[in-house]
Amino acid sequence: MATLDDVAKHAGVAASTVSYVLSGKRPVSEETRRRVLSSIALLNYHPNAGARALASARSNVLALFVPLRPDLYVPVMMEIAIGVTTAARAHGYDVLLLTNEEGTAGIKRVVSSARADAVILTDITLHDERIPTLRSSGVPAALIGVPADPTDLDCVDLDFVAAGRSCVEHLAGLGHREIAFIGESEALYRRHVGFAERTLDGVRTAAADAGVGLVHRPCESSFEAAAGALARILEERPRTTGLIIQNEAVIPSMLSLLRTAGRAVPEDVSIVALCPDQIAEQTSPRLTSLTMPATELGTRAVAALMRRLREDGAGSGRVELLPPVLTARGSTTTRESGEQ
Amino acid sequence: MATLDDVAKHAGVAASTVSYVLSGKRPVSEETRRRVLSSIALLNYHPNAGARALASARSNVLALFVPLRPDLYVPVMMEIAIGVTTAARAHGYDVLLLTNEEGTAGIKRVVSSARADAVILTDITLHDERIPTLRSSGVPAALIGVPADPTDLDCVDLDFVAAGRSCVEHLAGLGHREIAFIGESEALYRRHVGFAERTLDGVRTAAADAGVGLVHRPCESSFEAAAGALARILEERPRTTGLIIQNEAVIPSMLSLLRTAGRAVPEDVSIVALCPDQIAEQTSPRLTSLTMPATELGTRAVAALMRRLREDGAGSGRVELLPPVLTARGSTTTRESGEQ
DNA sequence: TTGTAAGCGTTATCAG
DNA sequence: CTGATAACGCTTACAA
Repeated sequence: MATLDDVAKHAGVAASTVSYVLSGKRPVSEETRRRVLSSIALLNYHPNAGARALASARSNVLALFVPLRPDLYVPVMMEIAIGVTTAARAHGYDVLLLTNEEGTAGIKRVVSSARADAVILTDITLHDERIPTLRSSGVPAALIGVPADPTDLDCVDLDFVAAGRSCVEHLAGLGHREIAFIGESEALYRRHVGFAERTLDGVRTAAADAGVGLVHRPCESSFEAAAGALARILEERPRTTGLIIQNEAVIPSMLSLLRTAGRAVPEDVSIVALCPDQIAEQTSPRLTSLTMPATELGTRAVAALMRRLREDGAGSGRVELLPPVLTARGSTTTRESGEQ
Repeated sequence: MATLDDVAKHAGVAASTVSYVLSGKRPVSEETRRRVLSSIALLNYHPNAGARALASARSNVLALFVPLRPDLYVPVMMEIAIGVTTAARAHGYDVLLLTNEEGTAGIKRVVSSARADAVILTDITLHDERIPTLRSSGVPAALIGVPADPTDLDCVDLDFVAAGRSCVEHLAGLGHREIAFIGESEALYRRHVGFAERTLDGVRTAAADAGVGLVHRPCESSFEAAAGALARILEERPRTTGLIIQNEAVIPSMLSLLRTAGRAVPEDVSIVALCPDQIAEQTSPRLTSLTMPATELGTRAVAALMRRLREDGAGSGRVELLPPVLTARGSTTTRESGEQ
């Protein structure tokens, strides 16, 4: 491996000069610049990341923490991870993948060993235990999700309150008077995972505002859970004609159950799902859905960090809530059409 | 941030001594060892990763390359990524997440900048363009997947030939005489992605051996593709009673289509899927499946790299094919029972 | 068993 | 516009 010095010698300049043509932090004559560049190419020189990190106190690495359990929001997480990676590369950063299991200790580890310059956290709960660490250590951080008190933190998320509201309004607008909300698993509500609670809030207030009946059923990812949830809904609330599904894992189960129960979609029951577009388009009928903008969340999180790093930790923290986008597809229709 | 020197001063020893109690590379008296350790704890010292990498020429980082397209084997990729991360941590390594899009250049970049000590590649094609780079650069590498010529390379994968065979044998053993194989999308075969071709091989030879009829239908991840594939099968091969599904994304669609077509599972048609167990258990009926051991693949890939790194690049390359495990669940039954 | 000191490859300050 | 030259924080012979 060629080193900076090798390049300098080859080009007949000082090492520092090579460094400067690379960083552009001070003007270099076009002449020498060209010479250096060609030496670099010739020797196939690549700056050593460790040395760079040591000398500059910057690793150019972002740490991304994802939930360990591989059954939680899988497609969304994957999309976020890829979005983050792609965006980070565009800024010259690499991404370190870590699991939430390491928790607070993990954050401390990567930060105090200077392995990463900043962190991105996911699966945020309202009173996330990692936040005190974030605050006290002053690490540049971006949360994908919003805690109860986001003061001074950079957060990005879908506006889940508005999203929940939007789902209800869409159904209410189509004339549905009884709506069921198939939420996430109970565990998420117990953990007070922010997005789950916020969606529920939005759904509830919108239902109240619109004067439509509402029942909320948490639902795990198994077929049985889906079956149980649906059965209770059909039994206790037989007039339900609108369904909002948040746990994307049960979408196929729900569709299948409804068919078995003899309820046609959308004729008998309309469905709106909260999920990535791609998933909404893989079913039949295609689902009217509230887009889960996972890639965008990743990109924005990275952008927030770049801002922070540029401002050298200053800046006051800001919460970016992406407005929900509902796309009507084949799974919703007016209640009237269903009754004929 | 406390440095090694701070700790040394505080403990009243030489810097090297601190380093040695940390690395264990030379004996240290219990007495001083304790003193050092307590100083470390007291000062909350964490070794600087960059400095360490520079001095030791080891970054303690593994680079994991995953496909960019977020719709390709999502659950499997996610599970592999988490498996790799968890296993790597257990060995004191961190994981850098990179996309295949960077391709060969990406490998060169992380390796020649010494950002990572070794790489893990996924989505391997038979004549993968990245392999020459691997060979010439001599980077420790582990492939999740097997190319046509794996000489000198460390590869781990499910034994897809045996897996394909196993699926057919299971169905044939239950008396099915006409089998359809719903494969991956055409694009994968065109790219000669190893596992797709190998599965097909296994399925074909086993069908020939068992003397059962077989038709292979590549299938993309959309509902339409699934519908098209199934329609052709039912039309051209009406006596088909056994289905093998490899593209896990169409599993829900297939189940739904079969129901619509009035074919009961498993009474009229038996299904065996190649997918993670978790997915096989989320449907109704639960699917007889050939386990996709994604976590295990990640773990083994890391183990292979640890071996390589220990042997300092020596070692001759070895291909580890995990034997397929078929779990009978509710989606397969004897053909006879179906005919009554 | 422990200390000393020479790097590792960059960056950045200070001169010129 | 360019050259020297200290750091940066750690590892690892080499001595003692």
